[in-house]
Amino acid sequence: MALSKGQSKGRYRVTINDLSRELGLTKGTVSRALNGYDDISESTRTRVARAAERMGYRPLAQAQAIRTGMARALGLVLNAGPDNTHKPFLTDFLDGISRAASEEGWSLSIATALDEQDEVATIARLVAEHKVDGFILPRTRVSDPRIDLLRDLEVPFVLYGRTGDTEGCAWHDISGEDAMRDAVLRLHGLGHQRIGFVNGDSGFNYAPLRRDGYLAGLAEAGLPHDPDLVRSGAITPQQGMARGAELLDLHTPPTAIVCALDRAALGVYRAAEARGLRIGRDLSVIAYDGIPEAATATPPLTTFAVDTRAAGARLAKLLFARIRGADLSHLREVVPAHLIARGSDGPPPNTEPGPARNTGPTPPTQKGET
Amino acid sequence: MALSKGQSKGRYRVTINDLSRELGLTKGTVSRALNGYDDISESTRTRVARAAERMGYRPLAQAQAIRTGMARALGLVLNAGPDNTHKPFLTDFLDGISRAASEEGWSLSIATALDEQDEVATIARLVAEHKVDGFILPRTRVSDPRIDLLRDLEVPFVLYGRTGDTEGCAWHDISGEDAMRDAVLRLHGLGHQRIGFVNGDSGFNYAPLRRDGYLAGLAEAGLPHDPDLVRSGAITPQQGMARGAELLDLHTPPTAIVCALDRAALGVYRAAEARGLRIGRDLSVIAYDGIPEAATATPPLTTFAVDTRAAGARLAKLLFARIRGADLSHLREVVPAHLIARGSDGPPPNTEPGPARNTGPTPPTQKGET
DNA sequence: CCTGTTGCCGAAACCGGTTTCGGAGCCGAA
DNA sequence: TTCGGCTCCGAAACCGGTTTCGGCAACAGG
Repeated sequence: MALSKGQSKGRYRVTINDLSRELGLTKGTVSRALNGYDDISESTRTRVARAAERMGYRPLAQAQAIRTGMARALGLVLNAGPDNTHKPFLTDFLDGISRAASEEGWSLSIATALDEQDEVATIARLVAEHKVDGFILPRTRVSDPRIDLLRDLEVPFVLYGRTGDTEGCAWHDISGEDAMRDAVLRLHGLGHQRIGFVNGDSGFNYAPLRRDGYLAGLAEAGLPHDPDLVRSGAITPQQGMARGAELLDLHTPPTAIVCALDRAALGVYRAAEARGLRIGRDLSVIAYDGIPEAATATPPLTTFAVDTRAAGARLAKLLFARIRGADLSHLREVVPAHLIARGSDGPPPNTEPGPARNTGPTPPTQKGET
Repeated sequence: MALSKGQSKGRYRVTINDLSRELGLTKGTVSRALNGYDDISESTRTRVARAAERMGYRPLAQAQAIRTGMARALGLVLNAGPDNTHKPFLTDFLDGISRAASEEGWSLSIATALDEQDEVATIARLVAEHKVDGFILPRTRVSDPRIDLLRDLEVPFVLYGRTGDTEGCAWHDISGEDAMRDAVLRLHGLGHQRIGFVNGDSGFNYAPLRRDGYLAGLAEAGLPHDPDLVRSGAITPQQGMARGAELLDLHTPPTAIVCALDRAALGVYRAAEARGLRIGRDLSVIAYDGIPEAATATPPLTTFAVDTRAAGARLAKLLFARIRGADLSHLREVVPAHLIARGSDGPPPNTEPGPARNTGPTPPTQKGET
């Protein structure tokens, strides 16, 4: 025969048959009692529930799956392409999801893909094999083939991020646009008049949103929009350094730069250092993400942090609701990032150190740092 | 009733009944033909296989599971405790595993735990629920309760790393001890006489091994072992900075420091900078891991890199073999890390730049950097 | 008192596979 | 020719659940 048994005898499982024997009921009755059918008397229901609890009965997910068609598993397809190697918060994200999942007795099944096409193929495979009942889609793009596929297959899914065509979509997202706007306003409040912006990968949905937030901040502050001050495509420190260099080498360079990503900001640090500029004094920087390196950079980076673990937990809960047919309007939420004020922003250099000064090591507004 | 259907009709699955109907055979026969039973004629076997291929038949894993007891899933329990938030290579690792798993039609089920006790409980739960057929255990400790549990439950598992009591254990590991020894020898070859060592968390199995490697290197180089030059417990840059500071503040400080972890080395960088020492000139540093930040540090860090993706793939394959009952002696392997020579090591400062000099940017011995 | 509901549970089919068992054919040997 | 053994497949039980269907008893209404 093909694969030998591997009959790790493990511990004895109590099955629904054990329960029914013990209770003197048929297993059909036990099943209905446990699943809340309304043709079971209240007394029987509690008797069954109590016995199940006492005997430690846990239904076998795959046995239920073959009849109900539900695997009781959440799916997550990670893009393991060359640029995504470094996902700072992946563990937290997974923890948020898996914890919420196991609270409901579900499991988390993950797969990886190397590119967009592979991602779609992997999702299709998981659906065809009935391995999962729904998907969490991270890193949404403005136009996202994964969404098209799942919409077409009528398989439940939730987005970590928003997307272009919102039909049939549930999501949880962090308001990057508000963060960018607040960053601009904060810098303007410190006295900055020329504020640059270094955006991330425009293929992802967050990029135009954050750009809009930056522009909204300019408008609200009454500052002009100078296209020269806006760069994009920086998702690594290297790219951030390049874009930062472009800005700093302008005829009239900005005195502050807002970055859509912490990693890009760390690159801007290097570009500034190479030009003899001290971050927080000669150049202010505010970014977004809250990666650990931001806290230990010199100076520590002021950034809008996102709670990735909480996002994972919320996404799992939204997906459960979606699978159970909840109304989409209740399954769309955008929460704010929270500012961690540190030492990378201050008044512009030409301001004499007098009145409206945001002093050196700004006290943290939110949670403390390491 | 409890949870409504969620009957995402998805695509129609071809079942074994479809196959048997099409072929005019009973489903039992089809099943045996597909699973390589020897009471099926060769002609029938190929006829069935061809039809299965043509019709795109994929057996439903959970249906097989309820009879065979095998879920066709690998389990991975991640420790999401506060110190493990930043796992640089997690995506690669997951990719290696999941790719190898899906090659065999298996899936990867992951769960998280917050501490050691939670880890054990989570594993026990997954076993009790028959969610997975075996485990990959990363970050092995010298004495590891996870191993005790799985050994007791007779559930297959493989270690990423080695452990104290090797009975019943299969593993794949990187030879950190060889790397540390080679680091010492390389530094000695450059002329260093006082070489410090900053180890990681001694609870993990790698720590004593790497320490042994460091000592072996000293012995092989004919250098004395000065206990003052050995520190441990540095797994973050902060801790690395502290341990590095201790070494640099010695009466006769080392001219080179070997670090068990790249992250600790980045802390040593800061300790050196704070004392006006230039890395690669005044102080040489060699570390281990190959995290991305090492390549972009100033100067780029010479380090022994490990291919985490390949490790994940190997571990999955070993686990398959283990589940199928392969002999343990074939399931224990240790592979070398590979040196990426960069700019953080050079001859000791008091050496006049003459003969045996390892010049500035050392040409990479192995793979190139970013 | 008879009848029609209703509440509640047993019986059995079902889901998609795997595995055991038995026997129908065909073969060669006695 | 008969018998034994082997090859190969059908039939049916089985895994652990879910779901449909039908019917018995208790109860209410007329």
